[in-house]
Amino acid sequence: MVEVGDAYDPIAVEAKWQKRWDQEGTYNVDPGDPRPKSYVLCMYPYPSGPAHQGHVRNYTFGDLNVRYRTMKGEAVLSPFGFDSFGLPAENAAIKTGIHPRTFTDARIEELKTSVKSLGAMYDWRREIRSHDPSYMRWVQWIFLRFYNAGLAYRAEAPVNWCPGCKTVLANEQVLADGTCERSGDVVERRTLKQWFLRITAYADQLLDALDGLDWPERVKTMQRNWIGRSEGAQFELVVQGKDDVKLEVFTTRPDTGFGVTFAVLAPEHPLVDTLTTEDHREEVEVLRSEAARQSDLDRQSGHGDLGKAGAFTGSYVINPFNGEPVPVYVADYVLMGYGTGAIMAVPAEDERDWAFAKAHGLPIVRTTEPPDGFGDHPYGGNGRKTNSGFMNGMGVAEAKEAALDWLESNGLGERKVNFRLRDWLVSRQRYWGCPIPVVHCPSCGVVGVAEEDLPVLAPDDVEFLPTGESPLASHEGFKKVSCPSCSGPAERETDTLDTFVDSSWYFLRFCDPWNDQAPFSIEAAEEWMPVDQYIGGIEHAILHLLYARFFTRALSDLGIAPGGLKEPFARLFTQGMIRMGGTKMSKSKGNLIAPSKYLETVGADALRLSQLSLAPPADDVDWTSQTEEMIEGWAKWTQRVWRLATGEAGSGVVRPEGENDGDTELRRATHRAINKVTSDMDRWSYNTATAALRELTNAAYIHLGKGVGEEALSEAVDSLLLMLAPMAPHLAAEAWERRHGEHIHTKPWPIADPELARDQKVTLIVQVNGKVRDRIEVDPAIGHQEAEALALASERARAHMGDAEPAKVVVRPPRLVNIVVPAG
RNA sequence: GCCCGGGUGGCGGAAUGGUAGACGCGGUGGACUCAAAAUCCAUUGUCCUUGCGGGCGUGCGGGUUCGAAUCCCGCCCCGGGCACCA
Repeated sequence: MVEVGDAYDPIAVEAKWQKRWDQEGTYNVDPGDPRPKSYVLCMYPYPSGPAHQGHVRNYTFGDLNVRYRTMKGEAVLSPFGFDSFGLPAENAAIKTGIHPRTFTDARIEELKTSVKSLGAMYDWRREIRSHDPSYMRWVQWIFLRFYNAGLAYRAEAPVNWCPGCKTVLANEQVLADGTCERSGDVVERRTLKQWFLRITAYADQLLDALDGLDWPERVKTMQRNWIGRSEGAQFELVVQGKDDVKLEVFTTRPDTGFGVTFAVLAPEHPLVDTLTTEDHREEVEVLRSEAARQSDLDRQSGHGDLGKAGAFTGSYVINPFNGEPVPVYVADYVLMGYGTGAIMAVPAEDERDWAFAKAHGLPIVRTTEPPDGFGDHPYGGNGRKTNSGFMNGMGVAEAKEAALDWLESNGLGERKVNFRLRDWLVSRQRYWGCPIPVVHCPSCGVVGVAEEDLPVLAPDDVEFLPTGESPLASHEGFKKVSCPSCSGPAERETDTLDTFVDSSWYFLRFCDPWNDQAPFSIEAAEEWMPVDQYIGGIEHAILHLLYARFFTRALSDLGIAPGGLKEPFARLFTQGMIRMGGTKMSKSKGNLIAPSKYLETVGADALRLSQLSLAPPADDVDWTSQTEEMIEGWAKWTQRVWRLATGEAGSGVVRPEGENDGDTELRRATHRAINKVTSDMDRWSYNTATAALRELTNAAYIHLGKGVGEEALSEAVDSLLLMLAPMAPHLAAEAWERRHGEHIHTKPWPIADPELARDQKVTLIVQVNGKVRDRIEVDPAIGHQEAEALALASERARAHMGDAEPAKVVVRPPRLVNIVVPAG
């Protein structure tokens, strides 16, 4: 009978196995492993202290994949590291005076401890910390290679300055409403000399290669929109009376050329001064200073207003299509940063131009015939060309081609592809980041630090003050240096790199983290890359995932990574967020439910099972009081499994000679569960996989109550434990050890016997006019005629047929017969 | 405005053309117990009916089909992304 006191003790058992896995290096992998290789990776975290529920969810999915693949016979690379540069550590330093390194190392230890107590297994020998000099050295080395290859450059540019973070931001870090994604402050525009990485050189490749990636469609769409490719024509407009001045414009609608009734310059356009005549100078100046004063946010808030701000320059350009002069305006709805910063305006076929034309009383000429009764609106759709000279009568697509050919053959312009994507601004005026390894020499200009002098490390003796300048800029010892080229006095660059640079190649370093000759060897990268399964949050859909793709391509092209390696992540899974009360659960929202609360009571396995069962992995989860009750439920279930596994579940075991019907039923339940769980694991349907394990447990208990043979019961329990091993690894390991004295995690994943999984009988549904009227137990091999005869003989079905003869009988053996009788 | 998701019991969710609501949380009833906890069993969409049984039911309105949560058309609502990108 049940021994009181032998209840499953998750706390003791989990500690025991975590220690053992660690010591035995169960999940360490080395070069030359003969097993098929795979690489499973969770996005390395910023260390902000103990793990939160989002981490738990992430690492539960990751660990499940690692352990499942291991049981399937693969050598799985499963590394862990820390994205350990970043603003919070430096802000803490400004507030408390604690050095960012001290602060960060403490946070890393906290996170590492809680990750370990989750029972997630990693090859800790490969751990990476971005702020470790051995990692920084290669970040800087790669930066210099990029610089030498022209992929990193310095330029003066209007940049996004966040007054809260006291640094510039990449375009990707500015939200649609013009605020900083990190601090929420309204971003200002400043003009500074900054470092950029030439991601636009890869715009085409980054876009095209998306098609071949096994990624969520949603993420691919977001990247496509972000890259924003558009095809069209670029051509020159001659300024009337000033033959030497030409205005370049870009359009995706060259077919509308005859409908151009004005042209517009961005306020920052270099030709504004030249084109503005004296009598219009004042209004143009007013508009320009307004635009300059406004933040992006203000400028965008005018979007949609009918009154579009704009001023006439007094100049005219010639429309090359029809030779007519059209007025040139300056308006803030045209952006300097896209295309040429100037447009040909076609009000009839463009909403924005329409609004501007209406506001300023400019003519509107349709070049595409809208559908009948379309009304007084701009029409951007397809239709017959009209008022368009050589294009008249054509459709839009045909006319576009004709217009492009015409522009090119007359030497007026050319086909051109434009991207919305801009180069990646990587300079940050901060201390706690990787220093940009260059020196500014008054005679040699920008000179890269010599390879043997890497890494450039920031000094520790700096003052952390909220000045808006990197503490490095005021550290004379760091700043003053002799030029690596001419040995003359020079100044070190004091900006540091965006932390997204660190995270753009860490997955490559994981393949070969001990290498001190190169960031990683080609062989190691060839052995493990690409990552077979990458797992992380949707919030990185654009930033990190796009930068990492760019880095992989660039490193491959520079011969640093394998030539054939173009994409870092073959398969991506983006998990849902954990929300509470409608908002994302996070430290800044102050609504954290610390996982430690559960790890210290019900244990990691119950918490992991809850995360798996709560919702489909890709869905957002609302944390409610019910969630807590579900965790309790899983804790009870682990006890239920434990009793089953240790033979304490009941006294109903009988040992009859041979196999009886109950045994057959339980065996069928077992093999069906194996099929179900295996396919659910493969399609990331973990919530239904846990349900199938519950069902199998219930079946075992029911048969135990009725009396069941030892063999059938053992098969059920052993299969259950094997399938549980990737989900609740500690419970599975302990129970398996008790039963077999072996290590469960080196056992193979169970395979179902199709014969045993097969149904002995199935329920034949008898419908009359599509409504279920009877259920009959039949042999799965039942034939068409037999099924039909059985259904037509059904009393219950006949009762609903009246006197009518069946008009039709749909027979789908062995599951369904539908008898159709005429209405009435 | 445009582009993606999604809408199913009290709740989380299951079912991708064939028994709607698997599995769980919560509820109700029972067994065990001096009692409680734990455990085990049963029950739980809704309405009508003592019961047998029947009607209704997957956001709303149509359609296709022998048969629709599932496919098609039109709406409504919720979530996310993009948004003056020429």
